[in-house]
Amino acid sequence: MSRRASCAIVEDDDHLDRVFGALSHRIRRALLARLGESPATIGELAAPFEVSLPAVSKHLRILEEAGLVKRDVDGRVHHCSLDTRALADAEQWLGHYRVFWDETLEALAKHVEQEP
Amino acid sequence: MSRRASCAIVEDDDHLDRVFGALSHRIRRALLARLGESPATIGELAAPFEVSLPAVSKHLRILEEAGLVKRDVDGRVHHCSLDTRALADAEQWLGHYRVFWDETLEALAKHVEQEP
DNA sequence: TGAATATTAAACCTTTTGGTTTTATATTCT
DNA sequence: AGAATATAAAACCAAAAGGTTTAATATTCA
Repeated sequence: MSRRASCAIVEDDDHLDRVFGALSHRIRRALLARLGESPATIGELAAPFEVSLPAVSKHLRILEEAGLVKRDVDGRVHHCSLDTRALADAEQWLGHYRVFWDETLEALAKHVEQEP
Repeated sequence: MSRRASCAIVEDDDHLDRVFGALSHRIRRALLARLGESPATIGELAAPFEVSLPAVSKHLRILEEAGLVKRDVDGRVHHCSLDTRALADAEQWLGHYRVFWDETLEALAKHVEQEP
């Protein structure tokens, strides 16, 4: 079995450190956005950016180690695709706080309701 | 008006860099979790951690600059509380990807359904 | 006024991050 | 076999992160 429990209930500080850390760089978020469209190779992913290909390669490694990207090596070409499970982990962590902004919105709605 | 548009529709790379960066450290996530219970002072927030108070003070500054924490200075005491708007921004960004894991779950459900 | 308190600021150190360029390693094509 | 291609690895560098300890700044209390 993998390092993590099958369902993302366990709190894994290291994992969340990596996931949020991976999301904290705009190039890596842009890479995820690109992979949201379709899988792509490292070269294809690197092309639109102004940084060097090795730089993009490193970003992809970070995304991979955070569990956000899967890599499928086919000969000399590496095909990357989005792995949403880690994204779901981050979303779940944030979800614990959703009650707060829901409350805020409810309070706001209530306040508006009571306006004459 | 503030630096950001009133509704968190605008994509603000700097802001998301800061928010996800702030969330990428376990101590800062723990501070947010603590503030989810109730507002608290810097000293109260620092007490449970093994790092020094100045270290916690710096973490709180980072959370504040990411818009995740509000600070209310009252004499020599700084009262901190959760500001969920930035959390909602992060959640919204992740939300763009929710379709992916929803699709994954649907595909899985469909697959299970078709099992004999 | 003077001591205690809450917090920040400053100076410093080590490790990590994010980039570069150059080199190496496979793999594919001719 | 040999050239071209896709990617990683290595070596290097500057800046940022994260921590420490010691000082400074307000504020409160006796």
